[in-house]
Amino acid sequence: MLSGDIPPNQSIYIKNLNEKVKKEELKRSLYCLFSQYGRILDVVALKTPKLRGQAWVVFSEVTAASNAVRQMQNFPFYDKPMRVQYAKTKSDCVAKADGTFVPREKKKKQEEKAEKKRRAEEAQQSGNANGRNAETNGGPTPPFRQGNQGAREPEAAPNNILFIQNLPHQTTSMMLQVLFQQYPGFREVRMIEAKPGIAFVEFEDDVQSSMAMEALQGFKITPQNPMAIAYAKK
DNA sequence: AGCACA
Repeated sequence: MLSGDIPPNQSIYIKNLNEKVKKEELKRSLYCLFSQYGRILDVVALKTPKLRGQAWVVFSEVTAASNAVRQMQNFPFYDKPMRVQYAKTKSDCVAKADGTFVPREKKKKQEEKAEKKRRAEEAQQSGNANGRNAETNGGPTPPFRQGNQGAREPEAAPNNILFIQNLPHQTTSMMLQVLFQQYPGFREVRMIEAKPGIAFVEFEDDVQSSMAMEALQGFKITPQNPMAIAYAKK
């Protein structure tokens, strides 16, 4: 078996990641990329010397993880082919959910201090960056219509260039590239520094741009940001 | 290459 002798796990382990990408962006991009396979419970990435260049994506279902392991093998992600395997152990967030979680004790004293502090603040709301809300991002959702309802733009004619709106301001062109390059004919992403929240994505022709638009319409980079994709005006 | 949960 190509994936080695690691048994299936709802968590996947990804390595050969580009170490220059900042942790938060990395997690967000992984979330974007892998949420097409199913609900994601957590994304873990650390930049410690031992752990940089690696990440874990925790799915709610083993089948989602299996598809991700098979289909995302060697996917060019920030210019490096990712290596995807099942994780070797159960993720903490899963153990917490099924009641088997036992805090580990192997750590040094300084780390324990941080942990007890965290414990003290446990009274507050749960949910992490990508976690709970992932269920609203099981896949692309219907076209996004909101905001300036009264003055709706007429639908632009098909174009090989797409116009993307409603992006979170932290979105980078690399993040969009990760998403759009999965579709044939992808050429490039263009963003404008002075105009956060929007982007242009170019394909070779308007059939290919249409396929990508169809696939990613309403895609949520964050739960509050379903993408609104239209053809760019000529 | 490197399997953790700041």
